[in-house]
Amino acid sequence: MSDSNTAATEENAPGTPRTPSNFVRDIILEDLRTGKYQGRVHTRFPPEPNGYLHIGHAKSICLNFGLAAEFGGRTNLRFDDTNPEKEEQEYVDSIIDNVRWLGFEWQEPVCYASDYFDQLYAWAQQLVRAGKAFVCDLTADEMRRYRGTLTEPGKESPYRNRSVEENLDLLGRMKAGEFPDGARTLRAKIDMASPNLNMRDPVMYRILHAEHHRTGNKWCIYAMYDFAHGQSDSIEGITHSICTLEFEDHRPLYDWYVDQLGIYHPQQIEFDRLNLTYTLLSKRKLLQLVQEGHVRGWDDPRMPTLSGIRRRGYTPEAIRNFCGSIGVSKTNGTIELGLLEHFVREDLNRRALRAMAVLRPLRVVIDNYPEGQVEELDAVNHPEDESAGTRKVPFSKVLYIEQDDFREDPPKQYYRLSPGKEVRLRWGYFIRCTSVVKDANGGITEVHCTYDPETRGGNAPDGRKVKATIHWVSAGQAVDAEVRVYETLFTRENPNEVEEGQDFLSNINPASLEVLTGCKLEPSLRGAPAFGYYQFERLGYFCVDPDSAPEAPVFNRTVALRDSWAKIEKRGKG
RNA sequence: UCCCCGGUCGUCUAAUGGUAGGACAGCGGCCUUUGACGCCGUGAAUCGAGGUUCGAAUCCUUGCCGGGGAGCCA
Repeated sequence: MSDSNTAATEENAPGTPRTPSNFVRDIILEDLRTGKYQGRVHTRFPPEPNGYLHIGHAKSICLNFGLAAEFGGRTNLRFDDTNPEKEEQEYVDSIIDNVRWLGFEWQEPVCYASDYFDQLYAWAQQLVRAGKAFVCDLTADEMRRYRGTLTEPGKESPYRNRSVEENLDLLGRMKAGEFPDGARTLRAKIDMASPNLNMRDPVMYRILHAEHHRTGNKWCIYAMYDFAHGQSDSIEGITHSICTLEFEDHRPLYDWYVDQLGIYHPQQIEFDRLNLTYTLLSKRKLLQLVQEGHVRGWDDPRMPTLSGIRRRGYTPEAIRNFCGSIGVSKTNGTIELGLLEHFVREDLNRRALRAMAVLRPLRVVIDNYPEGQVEELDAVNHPEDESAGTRKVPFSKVLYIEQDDFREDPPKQYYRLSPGKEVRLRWGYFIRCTSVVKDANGGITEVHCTYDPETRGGNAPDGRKVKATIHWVSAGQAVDAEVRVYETLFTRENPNEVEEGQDFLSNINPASLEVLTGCKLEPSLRGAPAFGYYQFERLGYFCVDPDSAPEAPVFNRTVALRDSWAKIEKRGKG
């Protein structure tokens, strides 16, 4: 609907952020143009409270809330709580929390399919009276056999032609709790020969003597998803009911129920679910990882749950930017994890204050620096944001540097510290390595250097250059910390691709969590708040884990910085 | 075998009968008190075969490939 070529050109200009269109948005645009819903746009995000939300849900949340917001519409948060056996209040709470954290506001109040149980029941009676539904006594097993197969039509249930009176009576008694679980069902009377299995007299209600997290023991029959979802949309005046591709085959049934009931008819639109490399986005499998202890919980920073990636240090903005960039279509694709990491780096680069931390310390003694002297040097907090100011970092005779930043026998192109070579200590002095101290096994325990007092702050008055600037922490003032370094939870791009006889658990990455203790932080990091994020210079983005104690900080590595040296080195090794 | 939905650079996506474009990833370079960031450059695609058309990624036919579907789950 862009009004000119100019607009299109501007939108496509490199570097200009834009919300690309997509086919769902196009449908809404068209409906707005034709006045199909009198200009209304009302979407909904309908999770089942049977697990924690994950990054895949974030895509749906951003789509639903984003589209409504763009057109001045509303979005409901509705729990699809029609199966009390799997649903819990804990999940409701976490979902509400996660959606809010992501930065979206729903139309109050929070909705629940269970709010509509009475209405749904009345509608069921209406279909019975219309001769469109019947009580069936077939067992689950029998029903499966009667259903037919993908290639052969099914057979009609022997109970299909009960009278309206008998059906009404039986339905009432089902509701009254007269029958055990599974004894009977209420079924829609559609077409046992339909090529769409969902239309072969689908179950509307099943008997389930289970306590519901909201309605308690009021009900012992529960509507199936298909008999609840479309009507819930209808009740709420939803215009565009956006769901994932696997519900495509259910759309005819969705339409059938609202049409037979003669109620307001929203339109269901299906899009492709998010898949991410090295990541599992199946609630069932995520639950298994938690229950079997393969991870430390739903919010383990290795989990793709919103709670997990939040704890990992991802920001809502990064996730929203990612969701906005991946597009919406109907192709089954898999996004590379690297794209998500790109967006978190982009956001964190902009906002994270810089600090120095040494993860794998190597002691450095500066032989010509006065014993016992400590000076305070100025360090810039953010190289691209002057308003972030500066801080003081202590400097003294004994420091720690990263083990990776010293090589006794430096390979080609290695710029960092090695015997006889000079480097700059970030915001400090130039130092030159004079000797190496080793233990009995030949392991390097300490490096001795001299410093050039003229280079305070990092510049040489004589104009000489160094190839590298490395980070460091003064030993006497360092804060000890635990740092948790994460790799992907799975070793394969597709964790579901397994050897014969194995399951996805065989693809778990044994190195997905590395706990580093005795890491050395610059003192300004003392007392950093939980979830606070920083860039540890030259290493990556890190955030404070809630496991932290006042004198025992714990950091999570959110994502490493891009590392072109690692690439060069890897290439060299072939 | 039956029904539904898909197939555009390595990956995701745009082009809605009229120049196949962008992002990420890759590669090369510049810059640099982060081997970061940034900047510049570069390679890289319409599943196949027919047809309609002045013109096809787009429309038609057909084949191939991929995904989903036989819960009293959602």
